[in-house]
Amino acid sequence: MVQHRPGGDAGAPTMRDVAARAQVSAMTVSRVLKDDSRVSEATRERVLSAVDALGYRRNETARRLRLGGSGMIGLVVTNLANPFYSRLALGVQEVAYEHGLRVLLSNTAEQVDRERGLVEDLAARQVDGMIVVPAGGSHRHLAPAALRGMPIVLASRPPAGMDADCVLVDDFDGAEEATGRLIEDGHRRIGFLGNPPALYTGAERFRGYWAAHEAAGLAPDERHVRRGLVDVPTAERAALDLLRGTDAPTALFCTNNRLTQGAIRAVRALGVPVALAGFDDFDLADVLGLPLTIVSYDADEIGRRACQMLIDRINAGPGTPLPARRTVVPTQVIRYGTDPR
Amino acid sequence: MVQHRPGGDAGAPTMRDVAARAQVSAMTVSRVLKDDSRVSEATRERVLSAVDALGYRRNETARRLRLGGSGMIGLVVTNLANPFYSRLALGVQEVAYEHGLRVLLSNTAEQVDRERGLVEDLAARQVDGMIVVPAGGSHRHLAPAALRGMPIVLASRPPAGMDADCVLVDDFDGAEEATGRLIEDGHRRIGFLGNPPALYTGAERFRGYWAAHEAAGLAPDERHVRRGLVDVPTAERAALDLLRGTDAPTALFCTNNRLTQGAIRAVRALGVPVALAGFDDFDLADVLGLPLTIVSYDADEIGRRACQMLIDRINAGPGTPLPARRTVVPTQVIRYGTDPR
DNA sequence: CTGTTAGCGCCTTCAA
DNA sequence: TTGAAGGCGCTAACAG
Repeated sequence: MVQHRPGGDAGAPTMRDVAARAQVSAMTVSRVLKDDSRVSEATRERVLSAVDALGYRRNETARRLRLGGSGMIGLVVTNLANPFYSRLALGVQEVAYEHGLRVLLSNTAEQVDRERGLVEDLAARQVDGMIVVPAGGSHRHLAPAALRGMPIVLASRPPAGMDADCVLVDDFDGAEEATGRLIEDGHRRIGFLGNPPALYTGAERFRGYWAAHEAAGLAPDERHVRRGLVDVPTAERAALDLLRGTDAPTALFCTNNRLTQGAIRAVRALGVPVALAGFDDFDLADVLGLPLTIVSYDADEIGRRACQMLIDRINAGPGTPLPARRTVVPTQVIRYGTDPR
Repeated sequence: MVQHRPGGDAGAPTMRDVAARAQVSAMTVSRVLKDDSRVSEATRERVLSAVDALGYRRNETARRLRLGGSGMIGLVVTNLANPFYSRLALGVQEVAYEHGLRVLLSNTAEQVDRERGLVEDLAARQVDGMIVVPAGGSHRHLAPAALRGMPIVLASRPPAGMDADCVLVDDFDGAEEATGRLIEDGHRRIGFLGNPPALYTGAERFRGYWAAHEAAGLAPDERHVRRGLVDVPTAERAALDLLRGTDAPTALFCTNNRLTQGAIRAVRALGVPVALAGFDDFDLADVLGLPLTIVSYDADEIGRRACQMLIDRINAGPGTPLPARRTVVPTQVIRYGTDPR
């Protein structure tokens, strides 16, 4: 814990100090700082030079206490080390900054109780609203009731057991299209490396994978499906396992960047000509020299839309219960190394 | 701008409400919430159940106004889209969270005036301190005087024209060692792809590159030095240019991940056996099948150290002007694909 | 155009 | 163990 009382601004001048020096009331100083027009040019200048002389800086904490709110929004992500979420955070930043809002950022490391605590703390800090990438299955602590109507937008995963604004990726479509491409290429045994099905993205992407097969009059071989994978090593092992088995798949579909990486390692290790498809574009995908079908989407855009949606909700005011809105960011399929060297 | 007054907590219960319901004074509620021992068990329980019944949540803004400070630290980075800075941010988060501090994150996009404004705003918001990756050459607006003694730690780039705590990477050593390895491998024409020399990292890494040559009794060929590169395309062009020239280098040293990427593209495009070395490890570096010498370091650790340093400074209090400290995070050289398939 | 009053919600100080 | 008073720094509402 921080022990001493923070003293960076100890003894900092207040509005009264400025007022005294400029020989006006604190109210006048307040007006000048707010660009209130009803101040004579003469006093305005006197005030500003007093501000300058004292190095005065308005105390936002006090101001916000008086006005309500905080001029901040909360952003809670599950894993900032994942480029996906840092890009999302950047998108949120951008829009927030344009609107004069600051971003209070927290990382949950996928721990629901930590998320609960952070959200609670954000509310206590009077954030004007928050954007959350929900960690667990239950989102009850994010419900409007729990937050007393504080505006909230969920990103990347939809609300479960509650109603709220959210911004999603077109998980189903992306998975279906990418899998479809593999089928068009003639693949008939396409393995599936998936994250936990309890996660929305996991379930949707699996649905897409399945639907692509059905649309082609095919059925995936359940033995080629591995779900619940969480990182590169587990994905690599699963991929090795699939590729070494009998009737090994000729292609693999992976539901996220870490799983794709694991699959790449496996394919490289075995030196077999297996086609890979997966979510999330990554640097140097094109120079790997592997046949790679990537489902790409704009992570910044998710952040930007979430933030805009949040601001709309904030501006609507508490009296206007807009129905919950949902927006879906499209995916785009990119093909690399179809002409492998 | 946000138009309506934030109303998430409009009409939220206050301490007085809780007090009334529990039939005690607001002071007693405050004591209970603070775990003050001098409250009888009976009243404590009555208060807590009133808190529960009303869904009361202490208003941190008001609390902080009274106490001073904010329980927040500011973090200002240049580019959150760069994994380096998002990892740094994650490290800061971790330590801050352990100490009950929240992180107010901003992105400057390398714009000094934006940095100035953000820092000013953080100060106005009474942050307990801030960690800044300074964007430009001049850091005068970050000087203790400008911030009235607010604790500040610079990360990744040292203070210029002022004195302040900072956490750096061992840029010189890393560059020297990696370049040295190339020389040991027998390379005598090693090209240099560098970021702007005005940046500290750019200058230091160039020094290291040069020093490695001198240590081996060699001198780099100035014609093989390209500096001021800022992104993948510029680096790629520079690399192509060097590799197509007469007496083309047999190896290239790159000062950061983007430049290394550009070099990789160039090498792949030309299909020439050029060894590459560069700062910043990246995913799949090992499966590229290229001879790659990487200077790696723990970006999270920079964030953790910076945050710890900041907290120390905060705890020291304004009365204790510790001398500015500087800590250097070590680098580690990793070799990939020295046995290319 | 400018000032006075009052209070945002909380906590420190002092008194009971 | 509890409460009353006062004020952190600022600004809305109302004078003048």
